[in-house]
Amino acid sequence: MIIEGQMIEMKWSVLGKEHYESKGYVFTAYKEKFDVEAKDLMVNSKEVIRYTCDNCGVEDSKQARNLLIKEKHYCSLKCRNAKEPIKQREKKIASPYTYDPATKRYEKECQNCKSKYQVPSYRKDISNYCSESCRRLGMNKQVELNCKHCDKQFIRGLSGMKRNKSKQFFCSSACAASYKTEQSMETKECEYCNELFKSKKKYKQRFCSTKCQSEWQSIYLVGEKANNFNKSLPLNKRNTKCEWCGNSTKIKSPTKYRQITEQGKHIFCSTKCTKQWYSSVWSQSEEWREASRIRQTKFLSEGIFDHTDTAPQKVIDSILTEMNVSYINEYNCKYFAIDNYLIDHNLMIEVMGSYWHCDTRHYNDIAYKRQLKRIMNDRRKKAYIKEQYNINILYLWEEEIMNEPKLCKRLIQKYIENKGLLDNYHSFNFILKDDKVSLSSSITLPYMEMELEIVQSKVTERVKKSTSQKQLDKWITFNCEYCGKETEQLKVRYNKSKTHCCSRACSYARQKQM
DNA sequence: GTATCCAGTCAGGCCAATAA
DNA sequence: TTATTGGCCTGACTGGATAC
Repeated sequence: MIIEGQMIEMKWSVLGKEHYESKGYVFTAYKEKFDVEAKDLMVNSKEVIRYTCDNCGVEDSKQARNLLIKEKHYCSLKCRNAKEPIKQREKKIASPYTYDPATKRYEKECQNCKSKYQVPSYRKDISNYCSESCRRLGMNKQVELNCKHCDKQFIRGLSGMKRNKSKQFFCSSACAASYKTEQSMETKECEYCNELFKSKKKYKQRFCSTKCQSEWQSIYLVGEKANNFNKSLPLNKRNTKCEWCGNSTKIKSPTKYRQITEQGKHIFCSTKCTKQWYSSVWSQSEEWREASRIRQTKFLSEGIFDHTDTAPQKVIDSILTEMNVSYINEYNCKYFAIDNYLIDHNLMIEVMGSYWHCDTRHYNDIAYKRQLKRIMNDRRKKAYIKEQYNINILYLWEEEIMNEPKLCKRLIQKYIENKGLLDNYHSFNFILKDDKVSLSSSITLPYMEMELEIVQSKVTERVKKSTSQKQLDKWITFNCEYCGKETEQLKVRYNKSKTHCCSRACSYARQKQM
């Protein structure tokens, strides 16, 4: 008897899904584990389950496939026979034989060596071999057969041959599988191109290829006949007109219909009409311009645009051209590039975009990684140029360039006239009065000229986190034992020291206190 | 008791189908 | 490509039944 309550852990698979669902198990997902009661396993399962002998009661285990097909289970043949005496077995039908009156014996043909031999009457029905050696040979691998699939001759053990229910023999498992596959296939005629093709008998395949199927479908399964035609939107509601050319067109789905009627979306008969309407009507509207501005800002912040040929840069280029000053764009200084190098005067101008260089007037903190990167680069560039070329760069900011190009022009003039010497080098610190530039009363300091500590304090936590290379798991946070300030320290160093303070001063003070 | 036969048992191994 | 499961074939082996 199979021991009740045994739960076997199985995984959902295609092969067993139907079986287990029929037993009441709820399918979750393929490969997901679930518990199956031993008695519910598939009859061919190789899972090992426990049982008790129906004769002696001894507990043992066997593969499910050897237990599930029987009602009674025994630990040995002895136990089985004790409980169920073996019935008289059917006599095996022997091969044809003839009676020899001279010897009063029957003549038979040995199933192994094919030689003739004689047996007494009581053995005429059951004897198959002329000798024990022939019986052994005949019983074991001595039967020549032809493979059902490849027709190759092969040897098969007789016991195995006799137990073969299908009576189809194969030289190998591969041949058996190939034969099975071939038998499951049939030749069909494609309903579209009439070509013959092979398909499994159980499949309802009607076409030789997906190409034929789609072509057939494009002819016979369109409109209301289409497989995915949604009847909730009748044909009369689908018929409409193109908003650009006025030609009749059809709405393909209820979703599209809702977009047009409820969300005010536009409908066109072709891509050509869509493009014409877009360029002539939509792109000229104020609504589009507003959306476009938002989009451009977004692209700039995401770094999608190349910003070397920007509008402010073009303005400065045109001013320099107008002033008849020869210059080089993107002048190469080995490690850095300068926006405008004034050839005849050996001076340099940088065009500063509000976003990229983080104009302090617009950005109270440094909220983007690329802004911080640019600020640090500006600092290095300024120092490098001063050291290597002894030039003070003139920084013209986007706001002045776009709103006060005249101020920029006068500032450039002053920069050239003074041979690169100014009281300040940032355009936002100058005002234009009576067509003359003068230093503003209030001086603004750009991030690139602030103390590093101040710059760091302006960086948002998000940017700090993304730029930090610190391996957080190697650090520990603690409160200073003297002043109580929250401090971070490498775990290695923390574990080495007896006292934990935020600074040397605190550490010294604490030691003194003790 | 011996010789012979054979049904039944058990487990190894290959393959197909399928999901991930 | 790999892992898993079920389906199927197979050989080796066991031990009861039977005739002599």
